Amino acid sequence: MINDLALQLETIKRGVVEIYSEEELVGKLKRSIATQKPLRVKLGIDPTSPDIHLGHTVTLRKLRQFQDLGHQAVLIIGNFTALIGDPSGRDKTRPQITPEQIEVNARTYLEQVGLILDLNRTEITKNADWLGRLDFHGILKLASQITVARILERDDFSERMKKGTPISLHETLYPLMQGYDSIAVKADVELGGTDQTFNLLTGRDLQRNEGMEPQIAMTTPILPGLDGVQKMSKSYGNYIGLKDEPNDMFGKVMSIPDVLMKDYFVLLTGIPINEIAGLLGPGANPRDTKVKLAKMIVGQRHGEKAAGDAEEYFNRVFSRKELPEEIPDVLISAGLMDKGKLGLIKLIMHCGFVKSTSDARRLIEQGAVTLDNEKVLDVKHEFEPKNDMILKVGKKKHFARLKIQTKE
RNA sequence: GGGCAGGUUCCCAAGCGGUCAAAGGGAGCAGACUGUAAAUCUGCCGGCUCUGCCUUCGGGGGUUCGAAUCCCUCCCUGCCCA
Repeated sequence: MINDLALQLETIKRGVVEIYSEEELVGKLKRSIATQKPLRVKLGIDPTSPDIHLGHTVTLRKLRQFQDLGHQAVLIIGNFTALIGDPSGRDKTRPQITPEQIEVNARTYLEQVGLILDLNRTEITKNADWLGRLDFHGILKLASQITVARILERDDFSERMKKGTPISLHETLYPLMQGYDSIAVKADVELGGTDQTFNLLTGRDLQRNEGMEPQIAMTTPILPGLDGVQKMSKSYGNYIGLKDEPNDMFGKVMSIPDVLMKDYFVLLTGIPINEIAGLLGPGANPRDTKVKLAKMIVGQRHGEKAAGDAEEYFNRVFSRKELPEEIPDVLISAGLMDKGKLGLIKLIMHCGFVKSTSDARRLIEQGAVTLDNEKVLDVKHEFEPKNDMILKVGKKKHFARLKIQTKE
C-alpha cells in the first residue's frame, strides 16, 4: 500500500468531478493507512451489451488506480440490475434483455475488463447472488427507505414527468438495488459517472440506515462519444470499443471533435495534467496532438507497434489518399455477370458495402465510387471485370480487390 | 372507472382529404475544402428492374375517384377527475 496520503489523494482526485464528501474520504484514507487495511472500492457494471467501450474505461481506470494504491477493487457484474436497465440519464425505459443474453455479455465483459484491471487482485461478484434472493418483504423494506418525491426529483425522471414520457415503477427501484449492492459488498467507496450520482448517494443512505458507515461517492465525467454530443454509448453508435481493431480505433480517435481532446487526455491517459495543458495550448498543432492521443489510446490496447502501424495506415489512406496495404479480395463468380459484363451497382452490393441498391446509386451519383482510381458517375455502368481491379467506395472505408473466379 | 390530449420515416418534430415518400432540426452518409475522418460549405438521407413503379404515417375495418389527414374499433401513452 502507498502510505503517502497526499500522493493517494492526488491520484484519486484526477479527473474526478465530485466526491461526497472529500473530508470523509480523507478520514477513510488516513484510517486505512494507519491500520494498513485497504478500502473496499466498488464499481458496478451492468452487462447490457456484449462490448465494453472507452466510456466504461473511465471508471475502470479509476478503479485500477485505487488498486495500484493498494486498495481492494470490488467489481460487481450487475447481472440482476441489467434486467431492469439503469434509468440514469435516459429519457425512456430501456428495452428488456434476457437472462441468457446477460450471461453471455457478462462473460465477454470480464474478458475485456481484464485489459484494464488486474483481475487477480479484484474481487468479482454478481448482484443476482443477493438481489435475486430478496423476497417481497425485503423489497418492501428497501422501498420504504425512500420517498416518491425524492425519486421523482432526480433530473432524468423529472424530465420524463415534464415531457410526459412514461416511467415504469420498476425503474424507480433501480437506485435501491444498486444501493443494496453497496451494503452487500460493504463498500467504502463507490465509483460512477456523474449520471450515477443519485444511485451512489442512495447507497450512502441505505448503508447509513443499515448502521454502516456510508460509502464515499465519487463521480467521473461522462465521456462524450465520437459525435461530441451524446455520451459514448453503443446504442448511439458513437463509441470506440475496447476490442476495436487498431486501424479502426486510431481513425475513430482522429475523428473526435477537437474540443473533446482535453477530456480524452485527462480521462483516458496517464499524462500529467500540466503537460496536457501544454499539448492543447496555443502554438500546438491540434492535428499532431490528436495523433498523439490516438497513438496512446491504441497503444494501451494493442501495443506500441500496432499504434505505429495504425498511424502509418491513417496517413497513407486518409492523408495521402493512397490505397491501404491490405485490400480484401472479393470473388467474382460467373453468376454475377451478364454476358461477361458486371454491373457496378451489383458489384457494390456484392461486396456488402451498402445495404440497398438505392444507397449504391446515391454513392455513385455523389462521386464516391472509383474503379482502378477512375471515378465512375454512371449509375448503369457495366464493365468487364479483370483480376486485381480495385473498387473503392467512399474515401476511406470500403476497398475491394476483384478476383475473378476461375472454373473449378 | 369517467373525461381530455396524443401515437408520423433512426431520434425529436411539422402536416390534418389531393400539389405527401411526407416541412424543419439532430444523427448518419457523400463531395469540396483543410491542420485530421476537426470546423465550414454543398448534396444525399424508404425500397426497386429508378425520368417510372412499389410499400410506409400505432393495429384492423370503413367512407371517398382519392386518406398520414374523415368515421368505427382495438392496442399503447400522458394529463385531469374518481
